[in-house]
Amino acid sequence: MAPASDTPDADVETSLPEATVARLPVYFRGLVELADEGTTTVSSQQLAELAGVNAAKVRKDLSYLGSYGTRGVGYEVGFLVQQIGRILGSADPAPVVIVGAGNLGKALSRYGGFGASGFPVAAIVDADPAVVGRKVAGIAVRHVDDLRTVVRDEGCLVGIVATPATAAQEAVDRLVDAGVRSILNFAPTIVIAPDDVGLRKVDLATELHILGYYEHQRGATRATG
Amino acid sequence: MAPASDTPDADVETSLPEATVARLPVYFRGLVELADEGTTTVSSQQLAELAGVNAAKVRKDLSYLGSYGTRGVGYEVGFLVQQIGRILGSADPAPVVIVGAGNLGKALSRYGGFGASGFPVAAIVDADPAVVGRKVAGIAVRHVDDLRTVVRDEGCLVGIVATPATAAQEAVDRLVDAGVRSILNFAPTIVIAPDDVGLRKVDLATELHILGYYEHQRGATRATG
DNA sequence: AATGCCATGTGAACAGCTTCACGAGCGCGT
DNA sequence: ACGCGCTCGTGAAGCTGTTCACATGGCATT
Repeated sequence: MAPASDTPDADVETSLPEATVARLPVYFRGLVELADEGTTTVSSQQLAELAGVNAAKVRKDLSYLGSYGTRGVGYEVGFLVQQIGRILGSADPAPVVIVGAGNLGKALSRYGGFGASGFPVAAIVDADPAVVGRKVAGIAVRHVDDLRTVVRDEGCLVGIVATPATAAQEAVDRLVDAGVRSILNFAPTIVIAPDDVGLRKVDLATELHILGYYEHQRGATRATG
Repeated sequence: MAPASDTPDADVETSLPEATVARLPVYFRGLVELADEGTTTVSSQQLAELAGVNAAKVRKDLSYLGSYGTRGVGYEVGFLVQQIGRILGSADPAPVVIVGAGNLGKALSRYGGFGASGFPVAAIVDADPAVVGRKVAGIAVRHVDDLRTVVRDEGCLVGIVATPATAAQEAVDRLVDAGVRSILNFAPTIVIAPDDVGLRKVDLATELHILGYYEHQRGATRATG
C-alpha cells in the first residue's frame, strides 16, 4: 500500500459539519471499545448501535473523513481509531487547568475521567486565599493571579471554569489572557470569549430543567388525552 | 371556553420545538436575574444578550408560548418568569436520586447547584456494600437494591447516573424499574431507556474532545494558511 | 473467471432551525 | 387627538442536518 493515505488531506477535515464533530468522540469511544475486545472490522450498523444513532448517519459522518470503508465488508476498527484520534487531536494529552476550587471544582478535580480521556488535570486555581495552598486530588491549589505562570509552566491547553456564576466571566477573561484557547464552562451563566477561542458549556441545571419540561409534558398529555 | 389566560392552552406547549425547549432554561435564568435586580420590563434584545443568542430567536421562541410581549415596550419580566417556570415544571422541586457514589457521584452530591435550581439531592445509592451507609453531603448512601423503596419514600422524580460506563445500563434499567421517568446520564457510554422515559446525557470527555478538535483545527489552518 | 451477496458511499428529498425583513400595534409627546 | 418611534410577532427565505434509496464496488464461493 502506497504512502498516499498516510497524509490524509488536511482540508477534508477543515469543513466537518458541527453535528458530525459532536458525534466523532462517541464513535471513537465505541471503536476503542471494539479494539480492546479484539474486533478488527465493524459495520456502520454495529457502530450505529454502539453510538446510539442510525447507520445512515454513521456512514455519512465517516464519509466526510474520506472513503475509509470497504464495500461489502465494513470499516477497519484500528484504522478508524487512528484517523479519528488524529482528527480529534487526542494523540497527545492536553493538560487542563481548573479555575475554582469550590464544590464543583473539587468535584471535577477528583473525578478521574478527564485524565482517562487524555485530559489530565494539571493545575487548580482559586481566588480565595483561604483555599490556596490546600491540596485537592493531590494538586496544590494556586492563586488565580498566578494563572499565566501556571498555564505556561504546566502547558495547560484547556481551561475549565468551575466558579460561581458571578465570577465566570472574569475567569474566562483571565484564561484567555493566560493563553488558553479552549474553555469548558460549568458555571451557570453565559460567558463571552474571543472568536478564536473555543468555548463550550456544560449546564447541569439546564439539563435538569429540560428533563423537567418533558416530564411535565408527559404528565399533562397523559391527563388530558 | 371561558377563563382565557389563567389556563393557558396546554397544546401550545405540547409542540414546542426541541431547540426552543433547550433555550427556555437559559432565558429563565436571565429573567430571574433581572427580577432580582428589580427590573420589570425586558426587550428581546436585552434578553438575547443575557442568553447569548440573537434577538430574533428570542422573539420566535417566546412567540411559541403565546403573544406575551407588548409592542413598542418589551416583555414583562415577572410574567415571563411565571410562565416559563410553569412550563418547565419548576414550580415544585423535583427530588433527585444519584446512582453511584464513586468520585463523580460524590462530586455531584456535594455540588450544591442542583438544590439551588429546584432539584435537591434526596438520595444516593451504590452497589458496593463498602460505601453503603457512609454519608456523602449529609446523606447516607443506600444500597442500589433498595432503589424502589428509596425512590418511593423520597419521592424522587429524577435519576442521575454517575456509575462507571460498565454499570450505566443496569443503573438506568433499575431506575426505570423503580418508576423514575427522567434520567440524566453522566456515564461515558450510550444507554437505552423506554420511549416514555426522558433521557439526556452529560458527556464530559466528549465535550473536551470536541474542544480538542477545534483547537487542532485552528492550529492546522493557521499553519497551512 | 464469473456470479452472487453484502455493506459502503452518495445524490436527492425531507425536516427542523435560524435568520431576515417588515407589517402591526402600543405608548408617549405634542 | 394625532403622529412618531419603538419593539413585538411572523411569514418567507435560507441553511444545516437527517433520512432515504440505490448504484457502486469489493470479497467469497464455485
